[in-house]
Amino acid sequence: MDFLAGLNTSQKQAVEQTEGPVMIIAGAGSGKTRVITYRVAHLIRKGVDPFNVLVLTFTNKAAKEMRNRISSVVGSEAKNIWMGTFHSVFAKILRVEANKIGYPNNFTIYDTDDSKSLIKTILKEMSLDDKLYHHNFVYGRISNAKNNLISVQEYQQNETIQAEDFTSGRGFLGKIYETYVNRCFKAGAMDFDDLLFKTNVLLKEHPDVLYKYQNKFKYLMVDEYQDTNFSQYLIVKKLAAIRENLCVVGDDAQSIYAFRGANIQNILNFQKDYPDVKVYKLEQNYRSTQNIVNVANSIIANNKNQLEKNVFSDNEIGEKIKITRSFSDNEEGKSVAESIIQERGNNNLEWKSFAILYRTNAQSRSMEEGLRKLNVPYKIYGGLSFYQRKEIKDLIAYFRLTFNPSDEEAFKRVINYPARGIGKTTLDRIILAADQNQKTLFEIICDAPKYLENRSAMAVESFATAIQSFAVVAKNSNAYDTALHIAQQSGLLKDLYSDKSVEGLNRYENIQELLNGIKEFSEREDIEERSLDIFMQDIALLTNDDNDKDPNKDTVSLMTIHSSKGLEYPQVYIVGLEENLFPSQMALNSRADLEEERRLFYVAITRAEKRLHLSYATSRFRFGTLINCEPSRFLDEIDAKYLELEFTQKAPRENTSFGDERNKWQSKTSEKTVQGDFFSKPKPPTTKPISTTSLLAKAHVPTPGFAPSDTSKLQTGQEVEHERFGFGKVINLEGSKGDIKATVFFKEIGQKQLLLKYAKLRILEN
DNA sequence: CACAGTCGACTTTTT
DNA sequence: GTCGACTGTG
Repeated sequence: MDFLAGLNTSQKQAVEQTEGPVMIIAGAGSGKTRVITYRVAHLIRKGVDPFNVLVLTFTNKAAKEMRNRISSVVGSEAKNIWMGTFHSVFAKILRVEANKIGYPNNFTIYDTDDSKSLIKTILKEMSLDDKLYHHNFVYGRISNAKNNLISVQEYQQNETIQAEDFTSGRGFLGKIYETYVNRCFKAGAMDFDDLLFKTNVLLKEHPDVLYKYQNKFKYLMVDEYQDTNFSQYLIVKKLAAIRENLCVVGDDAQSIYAFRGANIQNILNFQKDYPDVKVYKLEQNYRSTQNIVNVANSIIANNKNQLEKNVFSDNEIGEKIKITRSFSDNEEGKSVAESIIQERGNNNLEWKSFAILYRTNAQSRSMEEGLRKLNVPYKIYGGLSFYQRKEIKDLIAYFRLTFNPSDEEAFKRVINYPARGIGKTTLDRIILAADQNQKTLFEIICDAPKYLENRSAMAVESFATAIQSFAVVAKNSNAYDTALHIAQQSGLLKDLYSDKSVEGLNRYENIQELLNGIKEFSEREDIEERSLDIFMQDIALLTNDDNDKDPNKDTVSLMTIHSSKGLEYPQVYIVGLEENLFPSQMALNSRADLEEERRLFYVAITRAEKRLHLSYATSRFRFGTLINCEPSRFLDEIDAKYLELEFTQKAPRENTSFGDERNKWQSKTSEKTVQGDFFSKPKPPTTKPISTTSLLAKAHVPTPGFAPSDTSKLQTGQEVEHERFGFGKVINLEGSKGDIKATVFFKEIGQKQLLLKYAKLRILEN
């Protein structure tokens, strides 16, 4: 097994340098995963025990992929390597050591929803203005503090922070932070940031524990090091302190997580921390064509803050990058779907050779629609995870409460679901009593008559008894039996079963799926403990792809650019390249934010192996209304010589440079109102230009008593009225039942395509 | 206390 | 357009 043979010089050096601090600057597509895989394999072949190796990644997907790759080289020993996301690895350690920092071993992990819900509760209790103290803002502030290891005390004593909060009129943030932390502690809960923060506390306050893990993890590797925050940085630094066998791999050009506290300085400063570090640069891109690499380089050159490197490709020059313009988000979906079908036929590719990448999850919708209409099989990655669905969270909340009755968020979630006559007033009283008596919510309801009036006390006590009985069942049964018992006895299963709507059925099926998953778990033979609380442990850390049934299915992949990191596809479509979308409008305020968006674009481009397609629309639905869009500034940053332009409507094309095209065809204004403006799109020269009157046309005033008709039997030629677009005539209908697209010519604004299932149309009687 | 109806926000990105 | 949170009524 001579895996070293296939490596280039710097790859090989990076693999063989197993001792001491190592930094690998790995350009996109430069064989980074290969290097990490071989480096681990090399360590093991040299006789290092896999139990002494720790490999940290950022996403579950990356961890899974890495483990598979390593298994294929070193075999079953790969199981014994400590490998996972920062959060999952340290959650595992905290489960063992929790008592040392005052937490129960079976602590709950609060997900973002839980944290925000707790913040909302606290804000309400403190009667603070929920506009000024918006829960998202407060959450961000607390998260940021924790990621920078600023404790409550430090937060409250730090003059700069305090000044900042007072100037912005948010002087209570320190108090909120304090209350939030206390409440989490009381609930036996850690949020995502705590998993890292508390690990730091543990390692700091318990030198014996630190020493133990320093000796356990004799070799450490960190993937995507450019995405570490201070909290993660310090954990790694401490664990590696004795031997300094620390290898970090990263690419500053691909740092895209600053928004959640990642500090790009961690990679830029690595050489200062470890003066005798060996640095290896992997600059040859093996993934993409020269055109793709060149475009990526020309984009990233616009960023100021970066490490010097020269990524190049020796592959074929490849085809030019194609830019497509569409007139709406739906048309963009259609044109991408058509293009995929064509490219697949021309190049004899499988569906899974294609990926569609977008900036925001919301964009998946128009893509899906386009693909579905043309029967292109696809799979969406990310988005709402299975475990984040309401019904799943409800049932899991029962499980959580069973094993950890102190869990405040789980308590609030299910105390009156299914409805058992315990309303807001009662809940408020319970929370108040808990606060005044230094008790948990659950302790209050166990002793209900003392704090509540008779009727509520009874309801509440029988709830408490039920939960306690669940705990007894859990002790004596396997995971599946316990779960089923709880689902039935809580009334949740019955409640869902009685809902016969489509969504209700769906929810019921989801619960069944969860129960099936638990059943599989309780029948596994490769683990010792198969009780429900073990199953529950890391559930908050799981994401969608952990639920992936059939990963090798031949489908087109749809995902955000963030989740595409580390993946590669022969053909990649990057869609929605418009100002305010990509770059996001949230990122236009500072150079640092804009540079992060640009790195994000860089990541997206470098996912492509053979062919890259870029696309934008001149209008799209956002916030329920149609808005006009300008092409992204990033498109202007690409040298026109790498580009090939394609616009969906036939138009004169005397100019080839993109900039010219843009000026010519794109209205520079981006008005919020769309009336009449939707069709300020380029028209073939034969059509007369839109008149000024139509551009200035007032919004249509609907006929008094406007009510949408049943459009299921709509025919071509019928006259209709739309609430905003006015009167028009149906000139075409296409698509299958339940998903029909109508082309309507509106008197005032011209031709427009509408999906009947969404559009509200009144059919005019003749 | 439950329910229906109204109003506002929502779209960054992930653990 | 859609979802959740909030409000007022039964």
